Amino acid sequence: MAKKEISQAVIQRLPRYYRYLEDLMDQGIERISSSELSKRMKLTASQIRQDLNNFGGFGQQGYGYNIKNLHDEIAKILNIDNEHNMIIVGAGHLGQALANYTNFRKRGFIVKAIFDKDPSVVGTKVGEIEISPMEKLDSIIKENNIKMAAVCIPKAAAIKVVEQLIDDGVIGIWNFAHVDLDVPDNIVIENVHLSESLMRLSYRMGEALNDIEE
Amino acid sequence: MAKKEISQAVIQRLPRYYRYLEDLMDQGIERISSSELSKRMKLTASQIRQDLNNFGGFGQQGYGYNIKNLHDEIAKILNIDNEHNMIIVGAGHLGQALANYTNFRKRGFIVKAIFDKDPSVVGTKVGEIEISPMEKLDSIIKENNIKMAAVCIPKAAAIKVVEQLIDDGVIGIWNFAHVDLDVPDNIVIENVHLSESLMRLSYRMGEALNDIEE
DNA sequence: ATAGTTTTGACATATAATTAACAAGAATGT
DNA sequence: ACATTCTTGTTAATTATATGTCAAAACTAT
Repeated sequence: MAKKEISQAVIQRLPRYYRYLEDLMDQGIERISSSELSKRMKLTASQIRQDLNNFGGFGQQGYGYNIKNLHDEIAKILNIDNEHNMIIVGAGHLGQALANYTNFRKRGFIVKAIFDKDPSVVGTKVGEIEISPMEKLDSIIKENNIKMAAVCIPKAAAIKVVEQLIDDGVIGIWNFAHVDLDVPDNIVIENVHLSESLMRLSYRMGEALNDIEE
Repeated sequence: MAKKEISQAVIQRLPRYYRYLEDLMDQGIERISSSELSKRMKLTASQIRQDLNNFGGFGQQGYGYNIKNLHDEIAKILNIDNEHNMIIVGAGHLGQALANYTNFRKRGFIVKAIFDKDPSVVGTKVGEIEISPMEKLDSIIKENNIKMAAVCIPKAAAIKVVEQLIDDGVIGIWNFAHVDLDVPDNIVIENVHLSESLMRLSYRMGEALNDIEE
C-alpha cells in the first residue's frame, strides 16, 4: 500500500482540530458538520473535509462528524493514544514550566526525569521529580526507554547534548534552544523558537500601525 | 504607492534570516552570497533572493549581501530597530521564564511589569521586577504606553484579561494560553500553543517509527 | 584596460495548498 | 413511504509558494 504523503500544512493544523474537538466534547456536543466547525475555527469547510480525508472518511453524509469518534481518530493519528515517557534537559524556568504543565500529562506525556548541569539545583525537586545530574542522562534514558526529550538549555550546550541524546536512543527532540540542530534523517526535531515568534509579532504590530496611519 | 502584500511564508522565515545573520556577524564574516547562505539555512538560493527582494534590493551583483547591512535592514523590517515596552500577565513558571529571558532585552523588548492575581506572589520579585496585582493593569499600561503583552495564564482567565488589555490600549498579544482569542482586526495575536507543538512532534515521531518498520 | 567569474534581481515555470462545485448518500419531517 | 434538506468525499479550478533560468551588473585577476 502506497502511503500518501501528508503535507506539512495539514500536520500543522491537526493538533488544532484536536483541541477544538476536545472543547466540543467538554461542552457535551455530540456531532458537528464541517460547515459548523469551519465557522468556529475560521477555516473553510472544504479545507476541513479535505484535511480529514487525508486520513480516512470519518464523516457521514447528512450527519457530519461524530465528535468523540473523530477526536479518538485524531488522537491515534497524532500518536497520543498511548503514553510517552519523556525527559527535560535544563531545569531553568522554561524547563520547570514544562515540567509543571499538567496538560501534558493529560495528553499522555510523562516526564520521567529532569536534568541540569548546575550542582546546586541537582537533588532539589520540581513538583514530584528530583533534578538529576547530566551524568545520569545515559542510564536514565536507557532504563526508561526514553524516546522524547525537551531541550531547554543555551544553544552551545544544546548542540552537544542533542548528540548525546541521540546516541542514547532518543529519536524526538523538542528544541527550545535558538539553534537549528543538525541531526540524522531518522531523528525528529520540533523547534520552538520563541524569539522568532516574538519578532513575528513585532513585524505584524508594525504593519498594523502602518495600516492605521494610511 | 501601492504596498505589496508580503506572504505569510516570507514573514515566517524573516526572523530566521535575522538569526543566521546575527550568527554570521558574531563569527566576524562580512559578506555572504545567497548560494552560501542557502547551504547553511537549507533553503534554495532562489528563495532567499526572492524573499529579500520583497523588501528591497539589498544585494550587489558579484559581491552578494553585506551581512551587517542586511541584518540592520531586516531589523527595521521586523520593527526591532527600536525599543518596545511590554508586560507579562501571569507570573507562573512560563511568565518567569519569559521575564528572565535576557535575549529579549537584547532585541529591544523591555519587560516593564509582571502581573499576577495570586496575592501571595504580588510584591515578590522576578529578577529586578516586582510582581504587580491585576488591579494595576490599567494604570501601568497607560503610564508606560504599553502596546505589547505576553499572556501566560489559563485559557478561561486569558479571554477576559485580553479584552481588558485591548481596552487599555494593547495592540499586540503574545498568547501562550490554549485558546484562539477573538479580537478586532486591528489587534495582532501571535499564538504559542506549546501543546500543539508537542503533538506535532508526537505525530512525526510516529511517522519516523513507521518508516523504519517498513 | 580587459577577460573571465560571480552573483544579483526579475521573470518564467513548476509545484503545493486552498477553495469551489457537485453528485451521491444519509438523515429528517410529514 | 416519499420528498426535502443536509452534508460528505471527490474532483476540478484557483491561488499561493517555491524553484529554475538568465541577462545585466559588479567584482577579481592579470
